[in-house]
Amino acid sequence: MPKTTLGELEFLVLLAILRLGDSAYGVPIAREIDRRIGRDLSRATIYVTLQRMEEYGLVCSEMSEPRDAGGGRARRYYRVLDPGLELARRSKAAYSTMWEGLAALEESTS
Amino acid sequence: MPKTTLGELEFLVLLAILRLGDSAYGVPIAREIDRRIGRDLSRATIYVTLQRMEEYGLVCSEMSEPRDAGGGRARRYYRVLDPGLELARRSKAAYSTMWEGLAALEESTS
DNA sequence: TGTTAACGTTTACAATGTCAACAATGGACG
DNA sequence: CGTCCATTGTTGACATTGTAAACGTTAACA
Repeated sequence: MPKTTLGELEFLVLLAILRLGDSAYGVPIAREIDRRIGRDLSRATIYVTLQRMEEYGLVCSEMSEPRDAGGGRARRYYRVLDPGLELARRSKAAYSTMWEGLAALEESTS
Repeated sequence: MPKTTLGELEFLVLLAILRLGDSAYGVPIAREIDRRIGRDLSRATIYVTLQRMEEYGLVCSEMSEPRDAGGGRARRYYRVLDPGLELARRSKAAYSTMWEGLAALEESTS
């Protein structure tokens, strides 16, 4: 049975990959999520989520050539596949539809 | 440690309660989610989620007087509390921020 | 050669999502 | 009355997703 919904974190990670385009690998994905919405997740969290999404066919990955300026391990770059994109669209539509017109969410008290 | 994020379903249920206002109990909550976004969840799913959210202090509930037109068991009505509202606002802001400006999500291929 | 920096992977567990099956309550109706 | 039906809530159990500590890999550079 194929996936029909995205978990909360899955959605965020997918969006981060889309934002990053060509430079989407673990570290920048985590950084993007932290920068944008202040959610500081461990690398492991990101990687495990990426691995699962790859199993589901939502994204695919490719190792970079081991040689990167400054040394360090090879990077695993991710791209969003069509099923992933479709699910992301549906999630966005679902949330938008559910909060559409809800005045209670407009302002913040904090 | 208080909750800082909402799960995907928790968020949807919270939004449904806000939409329903005074008439927010299990059955209409499930119906609202199904009507709006085509997600058909069992009553049990909704109730368990509501119970957990009540434990976290995100919502509160009150049983209706047992007498309702047409018989049946008493209803448990829900309201969203301040912490729940605050979290809902944050979730909305987080998703919006993450998908803001992403052209890939504008149109659907299906 | 061993330290350090930048990555990825494994393992394990906590939190959330999900439903089948069951229980409660009262109306209809013979 | 007792049985069936409609409406709602609850329990118990399990699948999926969220999360990080600890560990492995690679290469520059002291």
